[in-house]
Amino acid sequence: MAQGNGRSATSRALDLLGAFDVRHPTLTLTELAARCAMPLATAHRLVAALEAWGALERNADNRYQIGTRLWEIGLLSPVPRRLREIALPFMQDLYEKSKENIHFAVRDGHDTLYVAKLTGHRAVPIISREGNRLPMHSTGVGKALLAFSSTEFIDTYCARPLVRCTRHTIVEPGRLRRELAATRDRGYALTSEEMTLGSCSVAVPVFDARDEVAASLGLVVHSVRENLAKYVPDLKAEAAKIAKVMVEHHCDPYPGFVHDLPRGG
Amino acid sequence: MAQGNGRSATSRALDLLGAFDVRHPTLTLTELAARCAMPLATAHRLVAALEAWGALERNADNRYQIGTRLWEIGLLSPVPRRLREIALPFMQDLYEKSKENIHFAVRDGHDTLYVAKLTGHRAVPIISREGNRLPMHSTGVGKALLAFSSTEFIDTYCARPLVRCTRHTIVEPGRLRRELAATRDRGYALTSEEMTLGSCSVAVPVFDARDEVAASLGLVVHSVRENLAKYVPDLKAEAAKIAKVMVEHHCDPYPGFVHDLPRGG
DNA sequence: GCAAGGACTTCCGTTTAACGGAAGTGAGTC
DNA sequence: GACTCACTTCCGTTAAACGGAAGTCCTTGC
Repeated sequence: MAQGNGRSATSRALDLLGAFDVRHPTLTLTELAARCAMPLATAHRLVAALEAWGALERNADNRYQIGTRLWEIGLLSPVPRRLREIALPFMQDLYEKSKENIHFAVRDGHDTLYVAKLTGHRAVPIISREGNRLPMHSTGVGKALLAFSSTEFIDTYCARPLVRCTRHTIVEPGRLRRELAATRDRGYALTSEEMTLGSCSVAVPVFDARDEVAASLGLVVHSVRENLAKYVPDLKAEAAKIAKVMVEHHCDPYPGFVHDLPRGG
Repeated sequence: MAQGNGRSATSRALDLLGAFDVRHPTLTLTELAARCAMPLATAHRLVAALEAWGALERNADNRYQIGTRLWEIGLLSPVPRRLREIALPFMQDLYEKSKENIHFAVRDGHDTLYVAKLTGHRAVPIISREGNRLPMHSTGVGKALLAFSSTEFIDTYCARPLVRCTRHTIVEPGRLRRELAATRDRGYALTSEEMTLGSCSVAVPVFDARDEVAASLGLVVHSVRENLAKYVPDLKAEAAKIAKVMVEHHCDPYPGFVHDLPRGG
């Protein structure tokens, strides 16, 4: 028939890829069809095409997963690639000094998008992953991005429901605004078990040529550790170096990257 | 009409994604259509669908590039993700000792596929990138993978034309075989300006539970540096630790990952 | 300023390949 | 041996993909 309910074959195939996320890294055919609200036969046919090309793979227990070929293609995406190329060496320097988890993140929509992460054996195991999204109000890098964003953006963000991650997450808009003001005043963001119990973080903004926040650089430690402020000078120094290289390479507000939301500063 | 020349809409859309590679990270619509041998109007329609979903983005000069969303989805691919999770902390330890470029690679088809890379400011700039492919006979990690593969695989590999990367690349099958035998004897692979002039490397294999080579771990330095053998004990120690964790996590021959080629050992 | 060239975009009649309900297969359970 | 559940295949219908051609909008050259 080709009476596909308004959606093109291509967009349906892409929806199947979009059905995968951190919580669902593998899916059965039935789950895929259900998540995309399409008939099993349709999902079956499209999935076969995706598998033939290498976008999906089938593992030992017949579950589908994102294919290695898609990983390879995804790494060609210029935005994360350039940002990573620039940030990673400086993050490496930071890691050597601190031996803690180092994060580099940008804002995408209303989320913190983790672009790069360094970790070692001495660092606390944490949930962040490269390519992952976490809320802006419960993470160090997120708060650093949010606090230095435009007032309009902060207004929009605070007007939306604030997800509670732990009992320490700030979910009251007023308290969040005060927290963001304090962050701006001191020049760096702090969190204390707001994303995960047992973890604290400190982060600084990375500014572009127009002095708008383009990214943020942060570090996560186990909560019982000593004061986080001691990391701020190093974080600021590396953030400044990253900003300098980003400006030199014209990586500023990277057009088309931060979608459908007002930026401005 | 829907008289698409034998290919489904889905596979054509995927072919458009496949048109991008390291040499062509951005393409115009016309280039895309040409590379995929499809009419401009068709490419236009499919590209619009890919862009709407976020698989492609359009940059300032109207060129298409792989979208950030595809990068995010690609990172969900279990094989590279698990391997990276396991290998990176050990690579970090290796980096701290050597301050050189650290690579972790697997074989995919007849290529060396770079799964993880660590680099810093003190390391030599090199062409390898995560998600990239390079030949097996001209790279340290590639030779380590090749030397410890099955004899059938080595036969197949040597029978194919050996690409010359520099004037030092071994392109004679007989010489490559002797080089691989020497690699097996000494237990680690060496290269000397065989991939890039000015760079040398040393690498060791990482074995799985069945004692077949599953991956390799290597390090690249500037060619004027002192002897590479001094890095071997550390490389072997970390490779053994990675192998141990891989076996514990059942990451051995990872079904469906290394495609269409005989493995065995 | 205007024509030519090139790259992208839109239009639209034709037709075939995508659609999905239904029936078939096959592994696992009781 | 009947039941369930997940996946696979079949096949008639038809709407959605196809792509040639015409249109738009740049940029370049004279």
